[in-house]
Amino acid sequence: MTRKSSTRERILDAATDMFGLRGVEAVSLDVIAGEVGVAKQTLLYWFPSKDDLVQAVLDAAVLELSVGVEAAIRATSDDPLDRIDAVVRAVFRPAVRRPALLGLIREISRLSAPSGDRLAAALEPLVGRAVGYLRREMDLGRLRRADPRLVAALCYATVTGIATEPEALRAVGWQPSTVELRRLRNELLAFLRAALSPN
Amino acid sequence: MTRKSSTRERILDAATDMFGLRGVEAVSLDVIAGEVGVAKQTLLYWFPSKDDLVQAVLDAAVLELSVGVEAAIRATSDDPLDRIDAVVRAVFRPAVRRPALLGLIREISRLSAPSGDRLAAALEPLVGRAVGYLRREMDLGRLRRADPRLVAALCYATVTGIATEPEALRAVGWQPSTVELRRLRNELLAFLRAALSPN
DNA sequence: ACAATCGTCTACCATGTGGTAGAGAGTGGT
DNA sequence: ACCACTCTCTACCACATGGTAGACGATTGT
Repeated sequence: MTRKSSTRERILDAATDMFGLRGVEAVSLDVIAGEVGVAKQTLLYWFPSKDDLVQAVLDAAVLELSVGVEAAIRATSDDPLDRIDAVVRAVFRPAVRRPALLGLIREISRLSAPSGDRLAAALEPLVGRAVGYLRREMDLGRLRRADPRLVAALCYATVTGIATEPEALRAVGWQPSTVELRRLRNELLAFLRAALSPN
Repeated sequence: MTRKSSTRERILDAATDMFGLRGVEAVSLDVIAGEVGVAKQTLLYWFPSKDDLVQAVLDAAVLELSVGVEAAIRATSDDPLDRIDAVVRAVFRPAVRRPALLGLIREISRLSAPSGDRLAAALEPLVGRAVGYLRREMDLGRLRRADPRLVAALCYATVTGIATEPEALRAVGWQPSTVELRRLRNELLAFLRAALSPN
């Protein structure tokens, strides 16, 4: 079993990276198969069509992200800024290990309706809880008063934008390295903290 | 002359929208030609290859954005938060009229090296000036102290992210309309103001 | 031992892609 | 009248793409 399904896993991994990095339409089954080192037909054996592969990739990505986020939420203190810190770190960690992950999520708007809707549906509970949480904390005066829905969207836009656009960072003279990456994440956290703090 | 080049303009317009919305690789010359109502060869007459068309589209987009931004900078007061306000509005205005514009810029990371480098080079002076400006204002204590390069990237990520991902906004129950759009822009401005204000 | 199933492969195919060749209609200059 | 030029078109082409058909060896249950 473990041996058997490893091909499937490797296909899924390669597809995640390439779809997230270059876009779904820009990546052909042939190049994925080539990357994995397998015939295209093997790929079509595990995923009967490209759409199936895309679905599987999206499902896996959503699962990976949401599991990490849920764990981060449960593990932190009550203070909303600390909690947001933890969530950002939870999103940043897999996104750094695999830059394509958030890029994939960002592909939603390019996908045809069925895939996009399904992805949106998968993320919906996470989003709903986040919005509710933001609203409560605003009511308690522990976050800056604002429209919680739009604040959620703004945080999302900032985090995914910064995590998925290495080119934008290179344009300001940034270069990837462990220490620089930590600096980036810390700047991002400070930015969000300042944007969300009450008063 | 005006009549003659209108075909070229219409091709450029359609290509801008479709490239920005769905991605360069996902849009074929045939569908662009179909959209414009012209034969594919006409398109290849004005732009000898798809790459040429992409280049022209990018050049036009960069020009449109940078002209707007420059004008906004010159027209506002000295206060940095006001100035950032003006820039965001300058970016938001064309982006609303044509949602694909910023999406196009975001395509950089997906383009092959030559196109990407050229786009980066075209944006470089704008970026350099922005970073220098942020640094000076931080030194004057009129902006929150931080790495100006990363702050520039963060602002960029926030603005383009929010302007190019209608799906993310729909996910939080947002729906486009003039009044909602203004609310969105105002929340974005408040968000950035809070993130950048000193102290 | 043997049939069935699984996983991978080679050989094709229909379609869509970017791009070439060149014809033809219109316009303006001489 | 003729030429040169601009603009758009029809007719192709080579190639890559997503997908089908089916052969072949290895495992497995009985």
